[in-house]
Amino acid sequence: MFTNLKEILVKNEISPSYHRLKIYECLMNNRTHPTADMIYATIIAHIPTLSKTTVYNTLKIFAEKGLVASITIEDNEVRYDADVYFHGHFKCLTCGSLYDIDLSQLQLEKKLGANRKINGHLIKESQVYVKGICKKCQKN
Amino acid sequence: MFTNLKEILVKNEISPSYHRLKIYECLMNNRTHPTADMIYATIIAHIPTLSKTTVYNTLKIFAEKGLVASITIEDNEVRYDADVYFHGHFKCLTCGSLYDIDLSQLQLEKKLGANRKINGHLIKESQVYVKGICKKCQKN
DNA sequence: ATCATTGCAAACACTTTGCATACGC
DNA sequence: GCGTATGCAAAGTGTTTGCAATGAT
Repeated sequence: MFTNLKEILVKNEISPSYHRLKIYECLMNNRTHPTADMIYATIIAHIPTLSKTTVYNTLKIFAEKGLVASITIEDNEVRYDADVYFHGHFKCLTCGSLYDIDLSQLQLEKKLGANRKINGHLIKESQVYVKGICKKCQKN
Repeated sequence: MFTNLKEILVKNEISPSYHRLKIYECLMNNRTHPTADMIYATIIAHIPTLSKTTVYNTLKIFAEKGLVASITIEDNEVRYDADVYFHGHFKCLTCGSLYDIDLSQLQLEKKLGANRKINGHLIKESQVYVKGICKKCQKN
């Protein structure tokens, strides 16, 4: 499959600098939902002058433009996903890996309790949240 | 409604010190899903010697014992909920308030897209995650 | 007297910011 | 040459840790 990453950036109103392309490419090739730091570690081998600041800033721009989704599961790290279609995530408490999960497999009305399984992964805890503008703030 | 908070702590294997009782009481009376800092700010008026460290440590103990749920939505704050029954949360991007939402109202199979509403709150983005032990780690 | 709880200050880790430099059109 | 992208170092922030002091039984 060939997609012109440069074009995607341009379509999203992001000027396609070399660094930005590399960061986006890294996210597209590496579907492990990496943190800014992981992306930095991957690319630094190819671009030794790369700064962590650039990675942070670039990911922020990508997320603002809707090019990537930022995923908050732990309070001390943000992970990034090039797949912006709505889906769930499973994080392993042992190895820290982050897997995609298909939400149609979840029956959220029932208590999504501990010790059930999904895709073979053992569930310990779950969380659903929505962000937006609350009733009160819409009026103001 | 009268519940003996002290007994609840003891049942959860937490020795019921004065500070711990106050912190738990604060969470029970104040269903706004406060952060450690908010709890600290509330209680410091009654216990001027209270330390933030104690609040952090106590909440950590509560969460470990399953007495309260810790909620991670933003990467820079953990919020606490005395209601450990599984439910969703809505966070207002404008005022920062955190509301409970009934998950049966969410139709997660469909794209939980922007500009829908739930309980009158306008949805901008959503997230579902599960934590546990992944397939690979179960084998090891 | 002993053991658990508390609290201060310092350490931590991820992220953001200010500002100077370098790059590209 | 001008405007944007980059990068360094420092600041910021919520949280954790080390360790001494305090408190309870």
